[in-house]
Amino acid sequence: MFKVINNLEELKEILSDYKILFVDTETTGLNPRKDKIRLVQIKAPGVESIIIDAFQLKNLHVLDPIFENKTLIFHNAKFDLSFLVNSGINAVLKSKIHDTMIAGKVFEPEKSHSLKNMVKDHLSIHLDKEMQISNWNQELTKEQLEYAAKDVIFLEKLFVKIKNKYNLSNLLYRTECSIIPAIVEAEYKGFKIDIEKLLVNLENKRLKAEEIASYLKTKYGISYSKPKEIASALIKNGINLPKTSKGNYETSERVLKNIEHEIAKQVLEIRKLKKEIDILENYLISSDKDGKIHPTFHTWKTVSGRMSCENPNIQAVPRKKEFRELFISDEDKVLIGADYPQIELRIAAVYTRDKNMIELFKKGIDLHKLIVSKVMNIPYEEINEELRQMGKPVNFGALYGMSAKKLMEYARNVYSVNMNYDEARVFLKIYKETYPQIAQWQDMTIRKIQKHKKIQVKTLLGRVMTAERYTDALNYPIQGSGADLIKLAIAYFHSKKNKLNLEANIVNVIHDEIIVEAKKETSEKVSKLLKESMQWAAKKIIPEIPCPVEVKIGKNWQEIK
DNA sequence: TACGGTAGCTCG
DNA sequence: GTACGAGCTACCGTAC
Repeated sequence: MFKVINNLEELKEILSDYKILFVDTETTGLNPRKDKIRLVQIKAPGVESIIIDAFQLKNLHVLDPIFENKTLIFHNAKFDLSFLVNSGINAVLKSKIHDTMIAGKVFEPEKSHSLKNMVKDHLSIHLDKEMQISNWNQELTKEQLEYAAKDVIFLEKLFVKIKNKYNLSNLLYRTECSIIPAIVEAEYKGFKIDIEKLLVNLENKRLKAEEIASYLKTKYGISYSKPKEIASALIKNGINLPKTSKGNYETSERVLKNIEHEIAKQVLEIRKLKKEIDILENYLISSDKDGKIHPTFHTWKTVSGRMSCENPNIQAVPRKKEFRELFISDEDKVLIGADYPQIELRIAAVYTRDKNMIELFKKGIDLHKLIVSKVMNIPYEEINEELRQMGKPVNFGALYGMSAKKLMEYARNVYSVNMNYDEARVFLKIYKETYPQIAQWQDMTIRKIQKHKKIQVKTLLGRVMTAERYTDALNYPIQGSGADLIKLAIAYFHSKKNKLNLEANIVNVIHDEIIVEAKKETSEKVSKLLKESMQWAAKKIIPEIPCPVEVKIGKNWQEIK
């Protein structure tokens, strides 16, 4: 059933004739930066599987040649690729990837996508996974080796089945597979942090927080972190507080915001500072010996198909200078940032085939400015950047089904525009008249969901998801098509830069923005390629309208925002 | 004291 | 009749 081989020459000899390899790994844990590979199982089509005991090799880097110029097939490729790359096997970053788990997610989104369940569904075979959690650190038993061999044997069988059943040249499937090496590379290489500056910013904030804390302590005898003390101090000063369901006085942000008293203001200020200190401390703790942050990106975790990021989440770095300037390029390198302006509106225009919106985009009209000028009744030309920023949520709100009531509250809170309920309704009416096909799409969706309770919606690349709420049914396909778009761009960029042998890698992806780190000498080339990638992707997804891409080069994230 | 849910903040 | 997707933390109530 299998052979254990640890001799490199022998491995090369056996595998050199094959272009396709099925690959699996057994590891001592789940963290590719901490845990180790124990076994690498490789199976070429139609032959006996091979097991390599990684503990018998000094350096796994020697395995690099075996993987060069191959198509690699995995189940959950990101996991195995991360381990392989962290073990020094860099060739896999250039490999063409297939992933049976991704195939499951793309072609059978409603089903379970574990290897065990997919093998059961497609091959009617029960795969025993008990060994998965056995100890892979000690001397291995026969059972463990057999288990390891089985996984890669059934991986091949599963892949053959899937290949016969589905079209694996499907663009969505190909894209999802192709971005995996790019994302593994982003995690592996990391995003450099200016630790010195971080420490200075942190110290400043700590001093400020300390100052406020001792002020509150000496003047009012209260501790900022104790809601009970804050409440009684406020009451002593003649301020009424609402009560929580349990009967305690409420000192939440919502309540304190509306209180005109020093205590409330200082407590809010110190809470904000504490939060910012927390974020900075988090970056510090997360940063590695190399001064870099290595977050975890997920490419398929969200309903809409968007990527997400954790430990830490560098998709939600505050826009303030004191945070963005901390994310820097390595020595002799630069950061290149590129983004799609107003992407979700462009997608909505194409998705709903709204003639007016498409026309406006063709003419280069800024829809955020336009909407603000309509809400506030100010000429389009007089809308400055600050006013324009306020237009974003209104455009998105109206697009995704915001009610007149919400719009009214929104206009009051954010614009200080007093709009009564009827005026808000009129505004939404104007919106619908301006964009009739958007309105039609919204009406059709609400009818469908009322009739069927839940409906399936589809992105422009054919990603399918189920919505039970009207608002989800409007949002998912647009947000999801945006995900399709950026993923296409990532895939194109990664493969092209490998072909051109450009030393550059993605360091962050923020939904409509890609940040790349590149050698100074090649920065012009790389930024051109990045722009080309994103425009190529836009041409595929929304060919009907122009889709500009804004590219900037700088030493830190602040400079390229 | 530990855990789970929620509100509120960050980003898009 | 409903504006959406994430991650992270402080806070609050509950269980032990």
